[in-house]
Amino acid sequence: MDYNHRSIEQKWQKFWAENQTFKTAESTDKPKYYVLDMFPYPSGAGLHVGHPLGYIASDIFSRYKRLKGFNVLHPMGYDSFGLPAEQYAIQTGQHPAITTAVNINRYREQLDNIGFSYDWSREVRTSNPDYYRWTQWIFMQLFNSWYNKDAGKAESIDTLIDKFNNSGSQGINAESDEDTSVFSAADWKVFSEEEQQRELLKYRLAYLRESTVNWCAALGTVLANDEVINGVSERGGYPVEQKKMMQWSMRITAYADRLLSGLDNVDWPEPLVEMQRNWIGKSVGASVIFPLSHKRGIEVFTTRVDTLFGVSFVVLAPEHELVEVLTTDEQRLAVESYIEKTAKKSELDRMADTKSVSGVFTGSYAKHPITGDDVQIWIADYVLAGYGTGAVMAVPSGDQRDYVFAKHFNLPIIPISDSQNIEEQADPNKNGKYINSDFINGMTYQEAVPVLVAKLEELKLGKAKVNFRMRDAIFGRQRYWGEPVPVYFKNGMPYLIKEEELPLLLPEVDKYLPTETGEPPLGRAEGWKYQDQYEYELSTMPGWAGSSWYWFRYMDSQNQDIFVSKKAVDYWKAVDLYIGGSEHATGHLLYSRFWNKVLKDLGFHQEEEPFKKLINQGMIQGRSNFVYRVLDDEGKGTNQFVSLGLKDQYNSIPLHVDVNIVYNDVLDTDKFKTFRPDFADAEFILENGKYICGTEVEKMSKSKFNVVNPDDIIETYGADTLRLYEMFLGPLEQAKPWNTNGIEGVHKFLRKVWRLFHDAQGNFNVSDEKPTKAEYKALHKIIKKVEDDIERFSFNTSVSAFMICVNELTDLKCNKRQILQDLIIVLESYAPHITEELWTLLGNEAGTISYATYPTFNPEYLVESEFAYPVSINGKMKMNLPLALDLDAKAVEEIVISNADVQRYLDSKAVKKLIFVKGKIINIVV
RNA sequence: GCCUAGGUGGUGGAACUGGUAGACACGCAGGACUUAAAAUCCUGUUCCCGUUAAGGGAGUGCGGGUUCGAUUCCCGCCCUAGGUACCA
Repeated sequence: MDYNHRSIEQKWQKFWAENQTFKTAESTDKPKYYVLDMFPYPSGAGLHVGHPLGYIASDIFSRYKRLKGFNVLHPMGYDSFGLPAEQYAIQTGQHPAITTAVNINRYREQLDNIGFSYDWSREVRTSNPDYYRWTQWIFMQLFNSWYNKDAGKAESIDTLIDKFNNSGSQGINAESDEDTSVFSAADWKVFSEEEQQRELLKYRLAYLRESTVNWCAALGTVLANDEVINGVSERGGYPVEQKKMMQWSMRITAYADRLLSGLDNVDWPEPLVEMQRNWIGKSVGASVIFPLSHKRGIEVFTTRVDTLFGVSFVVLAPEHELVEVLTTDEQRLAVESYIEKTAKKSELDRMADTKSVSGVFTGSYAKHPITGDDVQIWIADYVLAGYGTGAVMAVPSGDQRDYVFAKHFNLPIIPISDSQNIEEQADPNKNGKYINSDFINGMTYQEAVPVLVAKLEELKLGKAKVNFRMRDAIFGRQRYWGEPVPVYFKNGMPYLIKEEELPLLLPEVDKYLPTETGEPPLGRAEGWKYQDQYEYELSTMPGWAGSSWYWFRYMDSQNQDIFVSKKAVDYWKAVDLYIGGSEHATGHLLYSRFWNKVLKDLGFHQEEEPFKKLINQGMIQGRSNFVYRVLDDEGKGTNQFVSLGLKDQYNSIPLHVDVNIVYNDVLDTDKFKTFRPDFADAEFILENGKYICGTEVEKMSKSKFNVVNPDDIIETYGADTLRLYEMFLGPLEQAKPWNTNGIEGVHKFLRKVWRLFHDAQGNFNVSDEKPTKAEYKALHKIIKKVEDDIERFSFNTSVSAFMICVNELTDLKCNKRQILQDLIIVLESYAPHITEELWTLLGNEAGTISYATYPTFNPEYLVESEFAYPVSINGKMKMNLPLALDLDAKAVEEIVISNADVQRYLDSKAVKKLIFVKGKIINIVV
């Protein structure tokens, strides 16, 4: 019988499902290993061949770990709340839950076709009430917590209330809003309920506050910073404006330091770690106050407090709160027109236009904090309201932007270091000794900073300060298809509903659009009131809510009492290996770490970081094919198409052609005629009898006719071939175009594996004879190679090694059971269907190969390894025979192997000759 | 501008701590089997010189350096991809 992938794959997929082969239980006699994929949003388009890349890699790793004796948790689910289903609902009126269910079924079908070893009994769907009740429950924990800086962790809000009751606001060291009140314990006790709640809200980790948000009118919702790219929405590319609104936010800034330091303890790709570091944006510096004659001074943040004596002016952002009071009557007209002008500039323009210098003098002066000299106060839009204090001290000699500004407006440029060269541009170097700098003259950078900070602290005009770029995360979305926030309002203050009232179900609405009065879609739900009288929160949670804790739910997905039991989380702890795309670097991966830390602080688990090791699979791009339509004299398309190599001899235009009717860039001309009606009578100008298509790498999309559906590949070549080929395509982490050319080679390999077990007539034929040395050598090479490759996630090289191994065994005509059985165990993780089939043909019990024992590598079978221990030559040099050895070239001529042991060893192996390459022994011929 | 990764045949890519560069696969060329095709198998395939051959030379983006020896390490430059940006 020939290798028939269709029947084999269907048979085993059915078997695995019926027998729950991959159902995972907690086990005490095996070590645990948790392999997680980033779960997909089930879109209507289904999977293309790019999507499963990471899933295949994680499945290989999971299966390998099982063979290595680990109890592996490898689950899958769906991130099923989201915008596309809602927009589809707006257009068609169909409930998003229905669309979502249809899409999920389609995804499941496609995933099953690939033969993954997921434990589907643990599946989660974020839009399922059984799931989102716990998302809501976690929101409650955040609402009921505050960050105690003294303890360095989040605590229950009750501990804060106790402190207020005992000693008022005194001695509270918390992450909070900036406008917290100062009060005594007695004050607190006489506060009204509403006043108390208002105050507590300023401390909660999930809080409601008026804040400037990214408002996207086209989507009718606010967006988080990471959902806004270059001033337009990430989804849809609609314009985004800044707007003040009451909004739910998450106090992620409380965790800025821990989010930063935690990055040192995870095994993540360096670019991703860098992205998170940049996003958090820690700057160590000082805050300095420039006093004003009779008001509170201007506070600025600087990372170069040492340049304080080089300050020649102060610049405020146009939105700065002091602009109004600082503008003198003479300057008022100029200032107002400048502010108006910058307000008109969109975020995009402001970013694009970084060349031109603009600004305006307020007419007012501040005092230099140390010298007391007058310092001009300017307004300019190069200072951002949203970063630091929205004001900067300008040091033209040390900062290029300040330099350009000073030159443009003819402001003084004061050199402050004897090593500065400021003829052409600012010079920020820290190497010299200070000049023009009062009491730090002659000091170095290291000496000056502490002296200055101490002086500023003494004057109460500054202190060392750490500033973060990261802002709190906006949490509310004015959308329908998301988790309802489990909150109702009484006297304008938010209160949680009771835990036993969870889940707060998403109410039915007649339409999925905002209401006429501009309320979110939930405002349409009729009679939707808490206890029939209190207004519920009408916004829903953002897309990232459900995905910020889902790895916990897989550990204990059926638990009705808690989001994850102590027992389950103590066993599974954290994700050992997480595979997914790098597009989640500053969204999902940051929020997940944040929630993980909060839940740890509140005592629900022990792990500071949720994802120990992380791999970004590279994106698979599309590879488009083109035909070239010949144009007539008037430039109109004819029915003639010219092959790639001859196109320069004609006037032609390229047209996308469906990649599924092109093989190795040769067009199937018959299929082309049915591709589009107007191609029915197409004529071809061929080269060497073939029509060759052009190619280009582009994003995979329907409009470019370059989408390849995994189902089609599986139908033609099988899931095992698809799995091997996706790995064979190149390094996992590298972006690469999909190209079906070459898949034949991988398929051919599987047929060769099949033939090792069968004779020329196709009958199963395996021998129980003892294998030869050469056969053992071929086997043990692959045992070692695959083990090494998988441990370092180099799956592509394993596939090549398998091919070499099978070619060797074929040449040796090896059909020995002892060899072949171990071979298919090694191959199981890559090609589970064919190996399962061969495993049972060998007489083993069905379903057990996945839990077989990975064969032990024995170096004795590798000739090389017989030499693989260090020896010395001439009594001093170490070498690993027969590999290279380190020795002085001049000595090579007179090489004597003086070490008697080595000489004896070489003699005993009947060494015929030592191969020298340019003075080095690089190999030994036995 | 800054950060990160990378640059190897016609193509995808190997070469794990410096040690015979181009494994493996695709493609291409030639051949075997076949009435023919498919399938399968064999041979060749970095480039240049050399009639085949023997043989020689060059070669891992470019220019230098360290080394007996560099795709690998160091310095300078060019290019590509991803990220980020008046962040004070």
